[in-house]
Amino acid sequence: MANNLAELNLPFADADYVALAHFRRSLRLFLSFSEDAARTSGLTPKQHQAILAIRGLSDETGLSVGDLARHLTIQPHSAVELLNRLEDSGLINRAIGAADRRCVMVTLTARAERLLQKLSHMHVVELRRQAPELVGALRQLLEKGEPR
Amino acid sequence: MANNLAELNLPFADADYVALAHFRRSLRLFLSFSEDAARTSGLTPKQHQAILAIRGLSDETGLSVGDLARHLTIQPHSAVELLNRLEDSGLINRAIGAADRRCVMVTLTARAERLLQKLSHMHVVELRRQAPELVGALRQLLEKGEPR
DNA sequence: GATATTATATCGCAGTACGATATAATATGA
DNA sequence: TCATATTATATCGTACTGCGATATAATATC
Repeated sequence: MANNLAELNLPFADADYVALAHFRRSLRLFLSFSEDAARTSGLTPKQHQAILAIRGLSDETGLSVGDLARHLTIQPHSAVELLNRLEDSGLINRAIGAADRRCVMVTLTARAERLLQKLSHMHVVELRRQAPELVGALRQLLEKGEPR
Repeated sequence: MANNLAELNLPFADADYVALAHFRRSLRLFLSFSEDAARTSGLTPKQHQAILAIRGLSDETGLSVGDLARHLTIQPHSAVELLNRLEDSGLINRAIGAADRRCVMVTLTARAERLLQKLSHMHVVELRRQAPELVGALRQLLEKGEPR
């Protein structure tokens, strides 16, 4: 009854682990670049991702804490803690929701907007550079054992 | 003299932030899957990445602490701490290097090998599912403002 | 054989995210 | 209407991560 997935394609060969490690390294190199870029701007990596999400997903009233949590795939109370640190650093503002007063709507400060603009440009430039390697590593990994 | 990159393509339009946020969400969804899979196997996400690297990069003597750190793009002393927790959990063994006794060579225990095999299979299956979305989001982001 | 370099390790710290729990606002049902 | 359930945000304690600063041991260099 239990579908033992482990026996369909296994065991992995050495080359499969190499391909998987290589793909994860490509991902890691992009994420490392991103983390360094954020830190150089005085942000932690997660603060950068939160600011990007707020900028990309807000409507005119801002973004709710819960919507941010869902976008970042973290628990609501983890988003609260991230926002506490962002507020302490003067990067976001909170406001009680006009329609539903349970909701807290978050908006970016001008300083956050400036930092995000610079970081976003750097990321697009770097992604243009790294994308071929990343997509290549992914193809390499998936082309073996393609389902018929 | 300083090449002011910030003024070549800026300011970003709303749509550019949306595209960047969408690409990061695709990445995040894969990483979330990976983190959950690791935790369900009783590993932390970084422990899983370390084990994959050891499996993928070792020669017959194992992998040195420094090589692991370089692969994961973390500092050597951060790799040491990660390996301490892995050793405490019975997932790796350390041995003094035969050629250079400064080096500590790391190998996987049988239990780590079993966990990695299961996780690796799950990851290939999931990547096959998520790859189109991920590559699509990346193309969407990069196709605007392509350098002539 | 003194000194520099390389490799690993330890300590204190901050950020992250979790589980458990709490509080406030809104929705639902008798 | 009013008790109860649900939703949204927040707080507390804990573990993992990775950094800077620093230490120790082994090897290389002069």
